[in-house]
Amino acid sequence: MGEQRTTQSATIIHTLRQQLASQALVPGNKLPAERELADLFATTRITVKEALHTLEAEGLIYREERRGWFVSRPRLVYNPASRSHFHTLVAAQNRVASTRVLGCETVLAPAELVPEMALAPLSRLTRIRRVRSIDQRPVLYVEHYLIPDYFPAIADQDLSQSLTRLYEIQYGLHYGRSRFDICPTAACGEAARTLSLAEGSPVLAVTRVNYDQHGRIIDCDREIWRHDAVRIRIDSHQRNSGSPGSRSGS
Amino acid sequence: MGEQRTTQSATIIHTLRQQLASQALVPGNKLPAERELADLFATTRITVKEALHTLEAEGLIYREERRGWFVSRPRLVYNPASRSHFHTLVAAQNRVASTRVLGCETVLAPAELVPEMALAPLSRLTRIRRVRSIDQRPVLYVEHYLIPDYFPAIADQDLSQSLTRLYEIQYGLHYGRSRFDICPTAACGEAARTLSLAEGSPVLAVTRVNYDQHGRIIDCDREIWRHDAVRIRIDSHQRNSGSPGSRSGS
DNA sequence: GAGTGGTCTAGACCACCTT
DNA sequence: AGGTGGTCTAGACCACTCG
Repeated sequence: MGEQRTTQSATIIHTLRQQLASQALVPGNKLPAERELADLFATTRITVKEALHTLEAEGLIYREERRGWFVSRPRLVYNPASRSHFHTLVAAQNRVASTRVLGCETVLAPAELVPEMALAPLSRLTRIRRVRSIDQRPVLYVEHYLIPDYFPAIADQDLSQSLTRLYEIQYGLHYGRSRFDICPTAACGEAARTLSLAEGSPVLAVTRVNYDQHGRIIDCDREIWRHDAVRIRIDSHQRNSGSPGSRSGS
Repeated sequence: MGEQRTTQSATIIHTLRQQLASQALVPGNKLPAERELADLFATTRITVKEALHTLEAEGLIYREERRGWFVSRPRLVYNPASRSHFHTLVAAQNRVASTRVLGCETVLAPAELVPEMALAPLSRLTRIRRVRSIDQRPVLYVEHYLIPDYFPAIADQDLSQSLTRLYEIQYGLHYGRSRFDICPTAACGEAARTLSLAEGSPVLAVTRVNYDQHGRIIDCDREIWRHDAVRIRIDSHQRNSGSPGSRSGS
C-alpha cells in the first residue's frame, strides 16, 4: 500500500528523460509543441506543462517565452573567484561567447549596495548593463556598479570587451580580493526580459564586491544567470588560519 | 500599446508580496489554503498556484507537501570554504540547528564520484546520510562519502555531531584544501522526501571533495539545500595565479 | 495568418495530514 | 472525518512569434 501510483506527469518526465539521455532529443533543438505532447501522451496541456516545469528545474530543458521548449546545452563551469575573462572562459569550453551592452548611465546607488560597498548614503555610481550569450543564447544578465571617481569617462570606452582588461589598461586598476554572494532566486524585470525568461523563473544571482590592488572597493557586479546554464566550481586552497602545514607532501 | 495588461496572478503576487513585506504574514506561519486564496481573489486554484510558485521561486514562501504554504525565514548565510561546524554557524545567526542521522552503510562508489574522487572503478565507500534542520525545519540533506581505509569503525561513532570534529579527534585528520561545485538543480528521491519537497522542486546542490593535511582525498559531501534556505557567501583573498604584478602600484 | 505558449475557467477525484 | 494540496479534465481566449 505504500505503493505510489505512477502519475501521468511522472510518465511524461520519465519518457522525455530517456529521449534526452539517448540523444534522440539534441541539445539546442526544440521540443514538440505542448499541444502536440498532450496528444502524444493522451492528456491535457496542464499536465504536460507540469512535467516540462520539472525537467526545466533540473536544467535538462529550458523555455523561451512564447517560442517553445528547447533542450539545454551543457552548463558553463564558472569560477567567480578566478577573474578570467568571460570570452576566454567560454572559448576554453568550446563554446562561442558574445556580449551586448544594454546601457551605461549614472545612477543613485541602490539601497542594498550602500552597506555592501560601504558607500555614503545617496552616493552616485556608474552602472553598466550587459547581456552575455553562449552559442547565441542569452544566459547572463549583468549590472556593474562602478565608483565613478576611479573610472572617468568610461562611457566613452568600448564596453563590450572584458571590463577586467579595461580596468587594467585604461585605469591601472587590478583586482585584488573580492567577496561574493550566491543566491538562488527568481528573475524579474529587465533581467527576465533580456534572458527571455518568464517573470519568476528560477535564476542564480551572483553578487560580487571587488577590491583593487590597494584594498579599495572599486566596483560591484550583479550577475543573473539562467539557472540551467551554469555550474560554479571553486578550488579552495584552504587558507588554514593557524597551521602552516599546507604544503607538506603525503 | 506596449502596455502590458496586469494578469490576475501578477495581482496576487503583488498583494502577497506587500503582505509579506509589511510583516502581516509572519515567517514560519502558514498561508491560507489555496481554495481560500482562490475565493479571496475570485479566481481558480490553478491561477493561485501559479502565483504561489513564483513567490516560492523567489524564496519568499515555501511548500511542505500536502501540508500547505508557509512564509520563509531568513536564509542561512553559508561559506562552504570555511569548515565551520553547522551547529556553530547556525547558532551564530541566532537560529537553532538539529541533525538527524538517516543511515551509515558501505556502498559501491556512485559513478559520478569515481572521477571526482580519483577512485579505482568499483571502489567501496562509506556513506553517511543526514538531514539537518534550522528552527525545526529540514533544510539540508547531506550524503557524505568517506574513503573507508581512513575511517575504521566510524559507524560506531556518534554521527549526529560535527564530522569535522570527529575526523580530527578520532582519526587525526584535518581538512586541507577542498574543491566544490555549486549547481542549481531539482530535488529527487530521498532528498526530496526528507526535505518534504515535491519531486522536481528547485534546490541548490553543493558537492565538495575534501583533502586532508597531507593532500590526500579523504571524503566527499553531497549537500542538497532547499533553494530558499541558503545564501552562499565567500570571501576570496585573491590567489593571483601567474601574473606577479598584483602588488605593483598604479 | 497560423502556430505557439500564457493565462484562465469550473469543475473533479485522490492521497495524505491533522484533529 | 474533514481539510489540504496533488493531480487531472476539457475546454477557452489572448499575445506574441514566425514564416
